[in-house]
Amino acid sequence: MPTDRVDQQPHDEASALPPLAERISFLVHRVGAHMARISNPWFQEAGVDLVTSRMIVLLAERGELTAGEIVKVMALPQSTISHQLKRLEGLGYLTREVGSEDSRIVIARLTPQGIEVARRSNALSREVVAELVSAIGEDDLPIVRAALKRADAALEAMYEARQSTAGPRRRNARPES
Amino acid sequence: MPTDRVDQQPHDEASALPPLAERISFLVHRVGAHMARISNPWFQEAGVDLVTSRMIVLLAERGELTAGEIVKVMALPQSTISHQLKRLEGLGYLTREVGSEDSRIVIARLTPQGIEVARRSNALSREVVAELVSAIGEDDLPIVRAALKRADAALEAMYEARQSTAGPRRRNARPES
DNA sequence: TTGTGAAGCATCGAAATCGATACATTACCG
DNA sequence: CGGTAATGTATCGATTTCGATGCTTCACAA
Repeated sequence: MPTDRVDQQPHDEASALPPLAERISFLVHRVGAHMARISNPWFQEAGVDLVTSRMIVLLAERGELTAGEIVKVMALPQSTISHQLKRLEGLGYLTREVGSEDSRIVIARLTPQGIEVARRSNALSREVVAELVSAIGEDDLPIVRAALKRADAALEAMYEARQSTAGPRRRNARPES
Repeated sequence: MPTDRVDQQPHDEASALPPLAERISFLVHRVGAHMARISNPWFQEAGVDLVTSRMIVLLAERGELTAGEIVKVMALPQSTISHQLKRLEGLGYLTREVGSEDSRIVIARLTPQGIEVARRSNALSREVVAELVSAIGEDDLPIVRAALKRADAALEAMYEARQSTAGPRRRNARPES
């Protein structure tokens, strides 16, 4: 007999919670974990992984991007993106140039080697996306894509709402005198 | 003018690849990243994060699980799960017991404190899932859930297929004499 | 113009993650 | 029975990630 169930119908709370394996949140986790497991060995020789390959593909599409713009698109911590940009520069896949108008910003741009990595990344992405599309099916694909976009926007808003509330201490404030 | 496009219609390859932000794979990444950003500060005081909270919720549902079973469900590297189980035991959230029939296996079971963490994890999960459900909409929800399950299964199969091919060197083989 | 705060990125230290491999136990097969 | 492979976890070393904080540059008001 299992120890205790913590997921059963709440007495008078807002909504029931399905078991973990049925939750959209957990399914997203599983799909993401599979993508990482499939991609990382593939990219290993190039010195990139799933996250950095996405940064490179992004740069290949957009031409040039500031570090902050990459942070927004990737939705990862700024320090993580900063580290990876430096690393990818060291690998020769991109250049970092200080902005001429505003010298605080850093503009990233792919090198020819970086463009080649983007090509190879998209080759694997094609395989993965093909699996996803065939599993989801042509009929449901637009529904799922649109639903994920709405979910993305909703969680982004939820994140930003939590940033403002409950921790509004300013970033660079000295101890209040 | 952007440097070069690497994602345009391939000449005679299998399928076109939408821009990064339109790919199911990338949307899954974004949703997962948002969940991590929202959850991790919330759990900080309890010493858990999004991944470990899922392990705990899983144990709360199933009662007891071997390390290997947790690895299968979480789809993360075995070494990662092993580390986290040891850490969670140190935090007093679960116990690890060596199997009596087969003394290779380790059986994890939540302590009362672990059950309490599961409860609090599900409280946050309820909020996140509520956002997701309202963003996806009641109508599309079953479609999306089923589609993600099929995607999960397809990528799991893709991963396992790549494990067998192209690297079938046995794990514990001594240099072949 | 001169502060004063904000914006943008880099860096720091602690911790988590990963792949590879070691270790211990069980299964199988002659 | 013995030995070889397979199974299940733990551990190792290198790298990555994260949150917090530092540093530089810009915006803007008095």
